[in-house]
Amino acid sequence: MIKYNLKKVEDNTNARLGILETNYGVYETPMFMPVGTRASVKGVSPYELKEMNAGIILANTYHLWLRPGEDLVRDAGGLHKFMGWNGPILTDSGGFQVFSLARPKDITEEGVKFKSHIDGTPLMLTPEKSIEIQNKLDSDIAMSFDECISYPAEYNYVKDSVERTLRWARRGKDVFDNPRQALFGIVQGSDYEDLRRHSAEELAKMNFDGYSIGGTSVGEDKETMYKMVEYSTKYLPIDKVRYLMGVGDPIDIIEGVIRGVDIFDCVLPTRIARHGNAFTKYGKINLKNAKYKNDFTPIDASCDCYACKNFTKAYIRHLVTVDEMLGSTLLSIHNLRFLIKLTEDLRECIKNNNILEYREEFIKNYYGDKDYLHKKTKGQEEYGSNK
RNA sequence: GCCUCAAUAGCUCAGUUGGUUAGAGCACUUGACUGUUAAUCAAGGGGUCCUAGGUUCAAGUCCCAGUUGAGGCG
Repeated sequence: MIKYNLKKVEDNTNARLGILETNYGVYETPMFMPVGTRASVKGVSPYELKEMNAGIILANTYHLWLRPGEDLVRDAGGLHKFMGWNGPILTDSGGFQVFSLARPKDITEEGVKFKSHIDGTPLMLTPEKSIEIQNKLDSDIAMSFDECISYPAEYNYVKDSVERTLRWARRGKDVFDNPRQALFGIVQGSDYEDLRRHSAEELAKMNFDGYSIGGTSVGEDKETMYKMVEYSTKYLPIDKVRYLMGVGDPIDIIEGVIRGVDIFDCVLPTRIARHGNAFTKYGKINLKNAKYKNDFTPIDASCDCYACKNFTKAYIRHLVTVDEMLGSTLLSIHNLRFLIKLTEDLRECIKNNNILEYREEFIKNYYGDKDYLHKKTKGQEEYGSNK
């Protein structure tokens, strides 16, 4: 089970400071969850996750269902024991794979037909099956099985999809049976306020342990995404925790918190790390760039992570260039710590009622005068710091 | 000394019976990445086709000489 206590709402915004009690400790929100899809945060050990002050980490139902299989994880004593993580774990339901792997015609009332991305085996995931797998995985927080709708989407399609996702949420809740576990419902509705509202209000009636906001960062621009978030948090119960799924661009975390989001997760910090990039106070940088060849300063002088305290850009650039896996690890540690530290800062801001000033300062440093609001959340637009 | 083979991008190499602006991989220079199908993907720069003659409407391609390298025979 989990228990959420709302401690404070910031004076000037909807930013919330909260306490989340879990089976594996008590954590303050807003918080950021590192993603470990296949029961591993890529390139980063549980020891390192603890050191960077990570709280909940995320794993994926679909991936663990395929390999190694939920029965094996159960036989190992559950996901925590299996992966050596004694902190809380949230499992995604496989809903995102509806977006990334399934075709529209594979989605039916019953569930979603997939072809395994590994060997093409035909598969069927249903709300009941997703919950059953998550029960066996024994995560602390389970997600309802939902359809993550692509963008843009026709109103009528979204309306039907939202209704179906609500029915799926009900079905999942009906078979949900793990007293140790919490279950979240997921708000959908694309960028239509009335559908987001309907989705949120209907889920609230079902009394979930927390509420997720899904269907964002799927190709809309940032302004649209922020509206989607607003249209969701506005209609959710204030005494339950809110989780904005898949969002982890630093500015998006700030904007999400301002709109009343408590939890975030994202593959961005670890993925861009493996691709040689790092978040810094002054924007995202690409360590592969030649200008860092002789740069013997840390990635971010203001960062307290293991990578920044012990290594230089020149060294990490070298590791990335010669494809040494330590490079990916150090960058992953840095990027994860960067986002975790960001949420720690935001918590202080909520206490001090100065989150708007913090946002202004952050944007000034991170983007300078670049236009980022119209950048697509999945696209080829660019605003890099080297233009 | 003679014979054979080779020489094309920084590297390793494709390049048709001679026929548009000579290509690839790697390397290099950049960019992208948001509930992971992603240690991935995309773009760009880079050429005295060893040198000098010749044949031809046209030569990286054919001929001649040379240079360098590898191998073989004396």
